[in-house]
Amino acid sequence: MHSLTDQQQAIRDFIEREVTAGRPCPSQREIAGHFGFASKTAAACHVRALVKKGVLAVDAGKARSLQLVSLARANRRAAVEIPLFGSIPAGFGRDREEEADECIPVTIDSIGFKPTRNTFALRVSGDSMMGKHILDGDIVVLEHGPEPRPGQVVAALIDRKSTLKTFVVKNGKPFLKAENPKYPDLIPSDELMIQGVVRAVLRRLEK
Amino acid sequence: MHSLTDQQQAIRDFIEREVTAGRPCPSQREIAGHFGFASKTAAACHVRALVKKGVLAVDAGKARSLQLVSLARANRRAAVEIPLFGSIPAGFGRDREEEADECIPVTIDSIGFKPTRNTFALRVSGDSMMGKHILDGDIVVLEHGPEPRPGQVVAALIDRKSTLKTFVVKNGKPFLKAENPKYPDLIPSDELMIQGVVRAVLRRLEK
DNA sequence: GGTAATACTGTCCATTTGGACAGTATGCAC
DNA sequence: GTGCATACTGTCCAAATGGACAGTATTACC
Repeated sequence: MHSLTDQQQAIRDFIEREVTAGRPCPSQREIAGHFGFASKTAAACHVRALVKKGVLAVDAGKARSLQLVSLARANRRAAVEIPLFGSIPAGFGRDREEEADECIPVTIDSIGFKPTRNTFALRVSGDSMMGKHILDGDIVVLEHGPEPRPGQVVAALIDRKSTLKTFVVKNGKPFLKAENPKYPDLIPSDELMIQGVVRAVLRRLEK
Repeated sequence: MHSLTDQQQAIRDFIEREVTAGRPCPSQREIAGHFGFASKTAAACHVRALVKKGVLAVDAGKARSLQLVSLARANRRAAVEIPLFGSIPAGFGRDREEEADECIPVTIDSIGFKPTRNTFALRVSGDSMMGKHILDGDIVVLEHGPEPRPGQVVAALIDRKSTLKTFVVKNGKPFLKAENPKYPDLIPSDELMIQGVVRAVLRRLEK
């Protein structure tokens, strides 16, 4: 693979900036204008070189049809928005997303699985799960629906507030083990509504 | 906000499919062609309605300049690929990305800051940082360059292997505090190459 | 010295494209 | 009935656009 010249790299970067910013793909004349070329042929020539080197694709004859090859790959790993709740609401209707405080975009690769409609995120407050190395301020990504397996961390609804608990089985019976001293240590799991199973943890550290 | 008609929704979806697939934004005539309209004015009319309803933006006069408003928001949160190393190499040259084991796409929101060229990820092995609630298998996102502040977790190069340590200041002198019993507790920080400061933690839990 | 790639200027042209306008038909609210 | 949004067909046009071609200069490589 040939490497790009500085000028070619600059033009590639310009196209990437425009496209990733959500603006329409620049035309040859717009590229020339941005770089101060008097002739648009200069831009066309560079575009041709970028196509030849495989970093750019063009639909011949189509206006604004430049497609960055590396970006096309990134698109396949597109971010999916999942709703982030401060606390989980009781119902799980279709209006779920609108009830969310906000949405966080995650990529499939970063959480290790493809989010579904039953995927949501929860902002952790308090040190209730420090024993499981989940800290105050962390964001946990959960999946609603699947039966938890022993040892997994789940979100349960207590007093209209969701709390993280560890799912355990004792004497063949399922319990929720509270890691928070404010709640009893073991709660029969069928007395509580389990909202979801924790599938990923996201921690942002201070700058 | 007016809701979209079925036809308008279909046209919006078509534009979204094309754009997210990495293909150039469809022209009015291409939209008409896809839906079997004999006249491209039909497409233009729908586009105008979508703009009026606020779901679509157009740069007047520019070819293929349709921009989905919801997508523009997602684009600002676009995924950025950051290199993920099993172990950090000694140098930080331009070939950094090629030396990486793989890349993980992350979104700005999910790690809380915009990744730069000095951002990289590291797969944690061992329980050396369990005291800091960073576990075996976690992925830490680091930034190379900035001076660490006391209490922050840094990656340091020891025996050509990078290890996570806590940056502390004792008696006015900077030290790296090892949370791993295999290494001495305090190491003068200037004896080691600090590769980066941990800025985010990513944990994928088993299914 | 010759060849090729890069890096432009400048011009001409066919095609693509968006915009405007005229017209038809349907359904819905008032 | 009137007005309005929707949902089209069909036509004309000016501007935007990509493509091809002619030409110049520089640099690197053989």
